[in-house]
Amino acid sequence: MSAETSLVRKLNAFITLSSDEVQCLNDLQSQRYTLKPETPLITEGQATQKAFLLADGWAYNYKLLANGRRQIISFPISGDILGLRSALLRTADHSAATITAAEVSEVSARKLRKIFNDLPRLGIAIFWAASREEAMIVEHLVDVGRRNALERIAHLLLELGERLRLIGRATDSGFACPLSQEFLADALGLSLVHVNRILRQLRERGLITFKSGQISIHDLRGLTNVAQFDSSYLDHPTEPELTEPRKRRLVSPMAISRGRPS
Amino acid sequence: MSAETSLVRKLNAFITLSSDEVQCLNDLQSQRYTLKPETPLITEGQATQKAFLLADGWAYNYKLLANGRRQIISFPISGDILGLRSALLRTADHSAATITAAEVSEVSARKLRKIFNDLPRLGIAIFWAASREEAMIVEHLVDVGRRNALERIAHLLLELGERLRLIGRATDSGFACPLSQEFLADALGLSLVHVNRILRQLRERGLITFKSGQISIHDLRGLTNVAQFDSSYLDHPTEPELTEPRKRRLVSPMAISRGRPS
DNA sequence: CGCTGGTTTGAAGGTCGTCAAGAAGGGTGG
DNA sequence: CCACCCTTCTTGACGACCTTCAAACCAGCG
Repeated sequence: MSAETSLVRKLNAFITLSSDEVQCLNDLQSQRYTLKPETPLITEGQATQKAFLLADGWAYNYKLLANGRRQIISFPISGDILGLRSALLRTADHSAATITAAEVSEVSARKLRKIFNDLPRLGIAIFWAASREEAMIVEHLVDVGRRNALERIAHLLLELGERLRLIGRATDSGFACPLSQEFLADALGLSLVHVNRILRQLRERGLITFKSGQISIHDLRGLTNVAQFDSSYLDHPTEPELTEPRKRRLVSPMAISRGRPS
Repeated sequence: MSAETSLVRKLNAFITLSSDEVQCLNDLQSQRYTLKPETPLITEGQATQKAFLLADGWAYNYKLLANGRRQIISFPISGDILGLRSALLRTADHSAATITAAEVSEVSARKLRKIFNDLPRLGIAIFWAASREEAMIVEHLVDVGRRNALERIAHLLLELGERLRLIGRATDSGFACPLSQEFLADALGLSLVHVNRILRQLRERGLITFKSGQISIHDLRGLTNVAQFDSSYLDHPTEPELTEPRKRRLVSPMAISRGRPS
């Protein structure tokens, strides 16, 4: 699983890249370096003006509040672009750091502009990747705003699984996951303690187990059901179904209860 | 307050547009039409492949869950672009509709691609606008994930005020706000009833009153304090301060309590 | 072998949701 | 002009989900 393949393959899912464009992406990743776990990449408020291509490893985007609370925005993995949003803003709107050891290369805002200028098709592909990331953040917002803890955790794990599956690092039966329960908590707007309790519940229901960095999925169907997971927001090519538009219930029947969907 | 000025002025805050580029933006908005309140613009799952320029009025982006719950993603206002993200994805990842009567013009994905091709600088400016919108969604995620109801509502109102101020529709003492309490609830991940209670609390504290579509801000300083509002994520040009990076408290002192910060 | 970071579990309490019902506004028609 | 209806707002009571506090447990490691 070479690094360029990850990014190139991802963008190829949007448009077939020309050899020039592939060349450009490879050039961008020619100067890679390896980072230790928990290495800061971006700091909120600073004017770094650059993005990172994550060739290997896990990272996280986050924001800190004045009172010390933390909200994790997303978990970039191999093949993802990191800090694209902040590169264009005057000052970074969020922070980022590695989780595991990671292999990255830098892309300055200047170089980004050059790509948009010289290879507009590639520019659009990058825009697509950014839109896809935004769609993930939006789904994350739905998670935190309108799903209970059980649904939230199930949903996050399914999304991670789906994304990892695309780069060959997950199967339907599980994947390696370096996240501590505190990471999950800060991503999902929950407390560490509650995450732990819900993980137990998922285990007791025979859906998954999460032990020593390994997520094992025992009942994918059941898990998908709990989370009401629908991966179409990830915009993967192999999704033929156009679903019916949902309808909003105006009066609120008991079924809408936030309680566990039995 | 003509419509083109809104969008042109906004993008001009990023780079000074050439006459060609301004011309292009004006062309995009030459075919406008007026929509009634609550008119659907985008439907999740459909392959509309187009975006809308909102020349006047309020709209909202949202997602519905299978059980009828609704999460509002953002509130586009005059000068904002709507559905840019979905235009590039194969199928729309969210829905959108007007709130008030609104004046809009359409931009097909094809036309978008053409802009990126012919006027790359304008393409980057649009990318910047999309990044700015994403930054707002990220802050929204922080709201819902790590702020209590009081902070959440205060923060949303301050953001709306700041954005409206930029287009001359708000002052430090208030603005016209067409949102019902149900809209606020669905945006903030709260129940209608709780929003009502918190609004009362904000009133009783002498911070704001919200009556007949008008937000009156009585104590901007106090409100900003409650919300810990820092507008730099909006990337407005007039923000000189580079703040110190925040630090995370590793042990959790009482001060971190989610309760009201007294 | 003690230390450290992560996990697990219990008990108590608070924020927020649900249910229910009444009040307040705005528009329409008699 | 007033009765009527609708939507939106408002308030109370009760309970549930989730947080906080506290402490024990476990694994890896110097």
